[in-house]
Formats: sequence, C-alpha cells, structure tokens
Amino acid sequence: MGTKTFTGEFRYTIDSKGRVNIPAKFRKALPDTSEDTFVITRGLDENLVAYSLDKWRQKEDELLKLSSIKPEHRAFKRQATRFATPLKFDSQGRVAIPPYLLKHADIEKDVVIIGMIDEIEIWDPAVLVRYEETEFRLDAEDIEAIDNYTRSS
Amino acid sequence: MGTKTFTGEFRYTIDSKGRVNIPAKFRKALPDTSEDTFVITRGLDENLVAYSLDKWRQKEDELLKLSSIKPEHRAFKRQATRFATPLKFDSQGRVAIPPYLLKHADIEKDVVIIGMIDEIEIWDPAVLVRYEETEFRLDAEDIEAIDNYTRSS
DNA sequence: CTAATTTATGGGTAATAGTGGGTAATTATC
DNA sequence: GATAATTACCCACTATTACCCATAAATTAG
Repeated sequence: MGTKTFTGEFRYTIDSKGRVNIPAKFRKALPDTSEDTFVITRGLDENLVAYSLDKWRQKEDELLKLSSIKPEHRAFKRQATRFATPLKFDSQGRVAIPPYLLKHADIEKDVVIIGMIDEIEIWDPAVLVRYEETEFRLDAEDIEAIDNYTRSS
Repeated sequence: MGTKTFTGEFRYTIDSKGRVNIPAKFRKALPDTSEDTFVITRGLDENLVAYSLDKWRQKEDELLKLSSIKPEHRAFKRQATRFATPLKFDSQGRVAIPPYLLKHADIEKDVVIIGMIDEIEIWDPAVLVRYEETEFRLDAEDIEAIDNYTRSS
C-alpha cells in the first residue's frame, strides 16, 4: 500500500488564479477522513505548514486541554488557531493559499513543498536557500544530542 | 535461501527512460513487508543511499519523537526526510531515480551499486574512484580505533 | 553440453500528473 | 437589488509515469 507519510521535495509555481499544486503523492497519503483537505497555517520558520485534517483535529483536541484562565495558554491557543485555514483541493489537486499566509512565507510565485512525515512544509525557494546556509546548520553536538533524544523514551 | 543482507558490487547503466536495474540479489533480500520498495536518499558522501521500506519506517518512527518546537530538531527531521523517496521497482526490477538525487551523486549514465549489509550505496563510477584514492584510505590507527569500537558494547 | 530459467535491457501504450483556462455560482460592493 | 469581484466547478492539453510485452544475455539445472 505504499507509505502514508509525507516525504520528498517538490517544486511548483502559483498560477494566475493563485492556485498551487499539491504533490499527487501527498494527496494519496491523506486518509479518507481528511476529506481532501489540508489545514495550512504559519510555520515557526519563515514558511507555511500543512497538516491533514485528521492531524489538525488532534491538535485541536490538545489545544482544548489548555486553561482558558492562564494568559500564556490563551496566547498559545490563539497563535495556533488564528492563521489555520482548511483548504480542500480541487479536482486537479490544487489549493488556493490565502495571500496573508503567502506573505508570511514571502512566497510570490515559486514554491518548494517538503514532506516532513506527518506534516508538510511550504517554502519560497530563495528563503529556503537562505535558511540552509544559516539556520539549518547542525554541528556534531546538535546531532549527538538529537541522536540521544530519539534513542531514549 | 541466501542471506537477507546486501553484499557485493554491481554495475548498471541508466536507460533512456531514466531507469536503473536493482541487483536481483538485493531484490530478493527485501522482506515482504517492504512491498518491493526501497527508500533512496542523499548519502553523506557524494552518493546515494537506499534502505528497505521497513528500515525507513523505523527511521520515521524515531524522527517522529523529535520536538516540533525546537529548531534543531526540525532541521534534523527536515534534512532526513527532504530527499527521501520511496521507489517501487517495476516488474523487471528497475527503479526511476529522480533527477535531483542523481545530481547530488553526480550520476549521469553509469552506476555502481554497493551492498552495505543493511543499506545500499549508489555511486557514479568516477566519483567512487576519486573517493577510493582519498577519503577511503584508512591507516593502522583508524582500523584499531574501529576494532575497539565494535568490541565494546 | 544443452535446455530451461532467470536476469538485464529496450520499448509501446494506457493512465496519471501537472498546467491553463472558461464559465457558472457565490459573495461582496455600492 | 443590480453589478462587480471572487470562488468553485468543469473541461482540455501536454508531459511524465506506470504498466505491459518482448528479446538477448547470463545463469542454473539436468
């Protein structure tokens, strides 16, 4: 049955109507219960992140556990929800990403879509290159720490 | 019966449709649960590495333990999944390796496939020769250090 | 040594993916 | 409420990929 996870990297362009293609591979990896929709929101980097609708529902459940009294909890909940937009892809597999999201990722025309197993990242190619040259750099210490992290638990 | 590990070296060429043969011996070494698919990605050297789908699923499980908040964790996960591509071989035992992966290994036409027990390396013949003459050289100290490494644990 | 089987390679064809655009339906604007 | 703008839905074309069949070389079996 192949994999139900998102992997690999794909490049597309936004057409004149503001539509971007979603890799067929990713569309197929969506469970039926996600009803052909991804939830796209701001990423923590200068990018966008998309989840399957299912995964987003899980996230909502987690957010509901937060306190409505504590200001930090409210802020976190607000931040996570505020920009989240469910997008159903059309019969050709494309979605129209709202302009205010594109702006956050500095996307104008070209787009790089990266599979991250349980989520999807959407980048402007130039921004991605900039991050590769700086933020992404991991030294031996980082890698060892991460290695320990995955092995424990 | 044979072994379920990958050993030996094989040479093939990429055909006009971009397909490369996978040694029959390696195909047979794949467990049924891997569904005739390897996951190919960038190697740490100027080469490509392929795992059985099973082995890749294990890697995914580890990567899913990482924090989605910590930038180093995200970077590590991104780096690991970005170029990972599951390839199912056709009824003749061939796979079509995506161009951006071939480029990383500087592969144009000829290919050397090397069994590495639990993984497979894919090289351009000329690049491999270059590495043999430089990077691969091990002196007595290196070998002793490795011997100690394998004996401990 | 010869026949049978498997492996490697080539290529045809149908199906799918990606891209562009038309038009009706919906929503927003005045 | 009429008009404009946006969105949703549909159809069409091209390139790529997946799937199938065929053959030659190599390997194995008898």
